[in-house]
Amino acid sequence: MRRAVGGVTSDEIRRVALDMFSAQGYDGTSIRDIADGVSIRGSSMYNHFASKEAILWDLCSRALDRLHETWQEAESRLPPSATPLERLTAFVSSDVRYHAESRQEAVIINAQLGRLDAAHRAFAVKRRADYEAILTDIVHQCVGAERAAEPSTRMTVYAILQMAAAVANWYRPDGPLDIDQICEAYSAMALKLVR
Amino acid sequence: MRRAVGGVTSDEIRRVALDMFSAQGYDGTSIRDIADGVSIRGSSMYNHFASKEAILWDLCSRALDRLHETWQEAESRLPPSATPLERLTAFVSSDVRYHAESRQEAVIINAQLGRLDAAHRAFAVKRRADYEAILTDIVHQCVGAERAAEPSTRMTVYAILQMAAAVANWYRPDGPLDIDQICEAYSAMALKLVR
DNA sequence: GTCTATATATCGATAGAC
DNA sequence: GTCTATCGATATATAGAC
Repeated sequence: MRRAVGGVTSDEIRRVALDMFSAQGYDGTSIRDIADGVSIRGSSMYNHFASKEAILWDLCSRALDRLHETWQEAESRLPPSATPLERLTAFVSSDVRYHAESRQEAVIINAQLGRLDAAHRAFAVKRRADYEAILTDIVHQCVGAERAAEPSTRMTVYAILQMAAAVANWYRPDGPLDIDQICEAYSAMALKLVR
Repeated sequence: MRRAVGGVTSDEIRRVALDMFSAQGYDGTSIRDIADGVSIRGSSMYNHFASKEAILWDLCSRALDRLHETWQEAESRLPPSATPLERLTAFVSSDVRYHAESRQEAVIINAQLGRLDAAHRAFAVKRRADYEAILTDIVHQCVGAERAAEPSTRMTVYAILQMAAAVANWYRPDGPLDIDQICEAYSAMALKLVR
């Protein structure tokens, strides 16, 4: 980790906090743990972030931004003529790619949103609901208006999101499966689920 | 909550610890929090459990037992002539039922195993792997020897387990969906995934 | 921006009276 | 089995010197 002359950078702190929050959880990580990781004292952390919760919010906020951006970029590469099934494939590929490439971020937004303060948590939950709504819309287009109203369709949306989110829990960059292969497998599974 | 004459029971403590660990996490719950929940002082907790970790281990151990038992009972109701697809349906129904009916237990074994000490954690991870192996075997029978070796088959097993485990995160007993309906929907999805 | 020192609170756990 | 009292460690956060 490079260090700017004159002191630790906020990005270095983000990097270490990401490692520790994703591995040990927010409650299992202390300000001093993070400070040790960037070789400063705990009190010096407050020159970079106002509180421990502010660090978590910084990470969660950026992670949710990146999750949305990942889909927006994938969507922008789709032709306007893309069918609902093609859109579903693109969405699931994008979602799985995010959860594999940014697995530590993903672990945090999967499991640590509950440690945010009330206002931040409400914001994050809303932002995640917006993301869920994108897939819900796509799935509704895939199954048609009649089946869209069925309870099982909502469960299908949950199932797709959750099986893809869990990729962050088992994927390892040095593992036997590469990301393209995983995206393809999960997209194929999602297609089966909407038929 | 009833109280035996002479003092709090270990079952009352288990009940409160289950509520709190599942809602706030292990690190987010103190011994005193649990003690408050059963109206005794923190120090009196040590007449019931040797340590905070012992409470978590008690809950995890029992939860994993119940998860296995739920499947064993379901399996015992299957006729010997049951086909692989019937076995898959029964397994997913059993798994989803456990995650809905015992959602607090399930939340803990989904998210808090990492807070166990090393020996207990190893035991729990092994026990969960054994459970996963049961489904792996069933899925292999469903797809045949050739496809059983493909990486996508392993991902299918992960996907089924994870979409079902996540039921514990959203199911509410007073919600609009009843458990039988959910079991049926998830079984149907699992069948689609192995085709 | 980092440091030492400290405030204040809480943590898991123990000792010993009743 | 529960209590009061307490230990020793650690938590987040602040004050002020450099």
